[in-house]
Amino acid sequence: MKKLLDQITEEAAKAFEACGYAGEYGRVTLSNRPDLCEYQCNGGLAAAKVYRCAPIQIAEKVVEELKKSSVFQEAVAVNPGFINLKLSPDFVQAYLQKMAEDVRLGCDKAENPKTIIIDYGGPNVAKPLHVGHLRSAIIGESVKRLGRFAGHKVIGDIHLGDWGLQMGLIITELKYRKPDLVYFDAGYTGEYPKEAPFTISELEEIYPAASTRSKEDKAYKEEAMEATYLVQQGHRGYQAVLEHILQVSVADLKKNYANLNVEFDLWKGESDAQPYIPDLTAMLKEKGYAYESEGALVVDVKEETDTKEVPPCMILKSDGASLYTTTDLATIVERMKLYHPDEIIYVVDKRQEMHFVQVFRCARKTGLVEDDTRLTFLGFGTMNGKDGKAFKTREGGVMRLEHLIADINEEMYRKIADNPEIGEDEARETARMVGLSAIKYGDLSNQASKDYIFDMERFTSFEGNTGPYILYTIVRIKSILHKYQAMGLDPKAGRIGVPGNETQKALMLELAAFNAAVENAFEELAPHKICAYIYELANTFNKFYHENKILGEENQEVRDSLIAVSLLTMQVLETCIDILGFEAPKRM
RNA sequence: GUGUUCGUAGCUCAGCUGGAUAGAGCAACGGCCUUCUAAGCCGUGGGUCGGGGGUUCGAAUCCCUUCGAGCACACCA
Repeated sequence: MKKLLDQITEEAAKAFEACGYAGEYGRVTLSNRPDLCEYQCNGGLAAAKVYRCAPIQIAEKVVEELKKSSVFQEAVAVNPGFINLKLSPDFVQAYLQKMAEDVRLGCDKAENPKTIIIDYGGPNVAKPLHVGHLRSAIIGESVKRLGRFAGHKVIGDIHLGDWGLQMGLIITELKYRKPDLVYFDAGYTGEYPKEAPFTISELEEIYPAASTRSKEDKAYKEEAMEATYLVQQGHRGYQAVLEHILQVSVADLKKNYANLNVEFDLWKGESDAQPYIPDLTAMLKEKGYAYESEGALVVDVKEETDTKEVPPCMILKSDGASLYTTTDLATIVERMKLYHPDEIIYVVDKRQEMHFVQVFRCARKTGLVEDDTRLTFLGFGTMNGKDGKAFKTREGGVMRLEHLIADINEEMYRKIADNPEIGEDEARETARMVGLSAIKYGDLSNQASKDYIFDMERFTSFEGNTGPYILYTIVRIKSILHKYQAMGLDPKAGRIGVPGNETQKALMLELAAFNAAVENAFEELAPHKICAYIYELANTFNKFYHENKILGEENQEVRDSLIAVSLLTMQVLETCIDILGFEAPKRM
């Protein structure tokens, strides 16, 4: 369905052309003076220079043409050359009715669906999830859903951190603690047990212990490096331990991500890319891309337009071991081979930008990706505490994600339990939903690339531009629709009528902007634009709600129209929060 | 040091492909519940858009410069 602004712009372009001006000047935008008009066109000002003519004269000529169109109720030329527009109620009604009848609420599906891989989450299998993992999960999930809603084939890949020294550390520590395990028996040739020799709690404790010890104990660290090397070489027993770590950790991660409404299609990790490394390095050497520098194998990725020095991309360390960059390149090789993506989006901490610049350039230069495959870095800022520094617990430690979620849920529960109509179980479930909306909306309403302040008090206070406010608005609508149904009527039966007053028209115009908002948010990979849109929509609805008695409306046709508009508002809001990755309860 | 991002109300943030009087929320103050959920609505106060210069009919937005903050700069991930 054509976007409202495009449709109006088309009308304006026709008018400009009819007056002998280029149609491109007909671009119409939302009014920034709502007291004067609904939409505005500034083309007269821009055209004045080219046609050597006073802007107001152009505007006046064009307005004469616009007045002939049935789209507008009002078109006025204003000094110095603005064109102020108001839409005709009939046009608005027709647009909204068409939108309401469309299962996709006016949003077209992508004509040429692309295959897009989103790399997000990126948890470390050795460590519990902490707040640092929150942003990648929340933003990545939303971008994934946005892409899917736009009609693309989007594959979410968690890209586990399951490789490198951390694995060696765990193996070493385990060997110290339980030396009798068969995994450490070099002579053992039988099958290894299916059950892991540790629980998730033990695992969570083993890694920090090993990490601390390795910093103090040199011999210990060397042992861990040796173990790392051996796993990479395919040591049977160590490989089996690695499997166990993955198995225990992934089960726990799945539970935690499920609590966040975050779902991955692929649970691949850095280890999955390892088999591609030998061929990759061989190719880079053979084709002459890679050369030796200070003992390491590197590929130059400098470009003439660089404003600063971009260091070469390191493929192998001087000791011959692979590293972060190698794994990421090999992952690209694997993804190209298995999925042929048109685009890969990395939702990663923005501090890693330089690394990805190197990886992307190297991949492109050496032909690992096709020319039309896009590699996108979606870097996000840090989640800070109220003091503006990295978010910490009161004691100064790293806050575990589970605890953060539990704290918020508890706070929500206290508020919801105030409502005597809601029982214990429903209150718990509602608290979970509202709490999740608070966390996610709090994050997503900020621009991803910027740092933001996670203020527990503000997020749980439920006022203003928050997730709970959005949910509250949805719940309000649900309540009305529920009562309407209780009257034996079907909310889906009514037709949307012509707006009867300003608040009705304002709500309808806001609804009509839905498809443009979603499209724009996807183009810019910017979930915060969805937040901004639904916040406006919720505000507009609440004004409408206050000014119009919906169920009490005596004229049946008008009442059914108000119900139809409310229903549409609810559908749009629910579609949007689904894209953001949370949902609304029945009541709250 | 080099590069990069950012600096908008007391606080947290929008707005930035140049357009009319720079917007929200929180906090402060004042109204609105016998009537569809007051987690709401209406209103008041609060700004040298870090400073300076430039381009333009017109700049928070583009360019230059300066101050301040964060971040990154090949053998970690």
